[in-house]
Amino acid sequence: MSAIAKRRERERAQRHQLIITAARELAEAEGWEAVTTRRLAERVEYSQPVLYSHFDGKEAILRAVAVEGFGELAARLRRARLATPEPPQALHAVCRAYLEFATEQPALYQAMFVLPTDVKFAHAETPPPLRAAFDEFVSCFPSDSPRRELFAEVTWSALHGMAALSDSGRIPPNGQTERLDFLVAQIAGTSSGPAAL
Amino acid sequence: MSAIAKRRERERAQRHQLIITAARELAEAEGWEAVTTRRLAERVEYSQPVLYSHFDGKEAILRAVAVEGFGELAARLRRARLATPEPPQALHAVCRAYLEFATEQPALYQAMFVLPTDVKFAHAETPPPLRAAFDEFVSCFPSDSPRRELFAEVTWSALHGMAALSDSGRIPPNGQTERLDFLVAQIAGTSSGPAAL
DNA sequence: GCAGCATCATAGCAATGCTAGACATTGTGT
DNA sequence: ACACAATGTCTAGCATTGCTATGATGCTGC
Repeated sequence: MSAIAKRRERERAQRHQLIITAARELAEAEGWEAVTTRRLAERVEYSQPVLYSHFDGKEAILRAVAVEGFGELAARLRRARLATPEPPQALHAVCRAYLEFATEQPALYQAMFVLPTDVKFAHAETPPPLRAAFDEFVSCFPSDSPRRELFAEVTWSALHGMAALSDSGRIPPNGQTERLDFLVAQIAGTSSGPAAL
Repeated sequence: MSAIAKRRERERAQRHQLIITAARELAEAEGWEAVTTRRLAERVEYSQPVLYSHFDGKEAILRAVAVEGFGELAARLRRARLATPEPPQALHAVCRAYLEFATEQPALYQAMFVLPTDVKFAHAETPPPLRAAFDEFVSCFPSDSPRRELFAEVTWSALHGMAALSDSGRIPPNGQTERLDFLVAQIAGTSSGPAAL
């Protein structure tokens, strides 16, 4: 490949990322309903068709934003878990990190977990960052338990419920920490469950 | 008011309900993105402007569908709770009823809890059926506990997470009953929580 | 039976996602 | 160095969306 072709590819990749970032920022600033192809094109200082040379449509842009978010979420959960090696506190830290992520970047969180998507979860073509994020929850439970995945699913579901209902104004956003504390206490602390965590 | 005026009001109320039902059925059959004002108008065999003489816009129709759903959900949860008087089983029954409601009528559930809405939750102008549904969860916990509302919030959040993630294909729909069993076991069965439920 | 009014539909607006074609600008071969 | 090809970009437009102003229709009340 010639040098100029490489340069063009670089520029193209840059623009690709620029579009994703612009969509994300615009959504975070004014909500996803404000992210139209025209406004997005104006923001990246190109015309609309350029968007379609990079993505298969608005849906695909959304997917790209979501996948980027999966990577960041996985990294964040991992950091939280490794920073607190004691298992019970680790679970608590990971859950808190999850909720912080959701509240600090609500639009990104919506793209990942609320808006309709074609991204495959728990599937062969699942984006690795997504699987990695989920595995952080799994890692909070004893490795000898055959029901680790179940525990992780329920924990994740509960957190998602809290995040989603809070963000959409369906439960008061204030009580989040109390709810979090209660949740992990219940998940971590009973003999019928992941005992002696 | 004259008799004919009464008749017209009756017809008007009928049409009002007809629109709500049509929107709900159409959404249940093809998803909310297929519910356009034109298709809805065609389905009720009126022209579009008629919709706007009944509702302030598409959003308002959605709200009406959601409120109708709140009533049905509250009734369903109530039946489930009263059918099983023992407290621990009652919680389990109510939670199962909630998940069944969500899976049997996914579009209705979305209108109530996923789609953006202006409906006020935990507020003065909260629709009574919604408050009633939430109270069914509260009633599953001992009346002397000052943290009943917290327990109910977390339980509801967890259930919503399971329902939402399952419906959008983000967790496999199969394990729902196992997740449900685990969840209520954890919520109901620890000394740090609603002990001896 | 006729004036007046409420009711409804036709037609149209701005904005949306998306695409076809013209237009440059850039790179290539002689 | 110059004409030609190819790549990339924009202008203009289509169909569809939510919503509304205007005009036709039919019923009500005198």
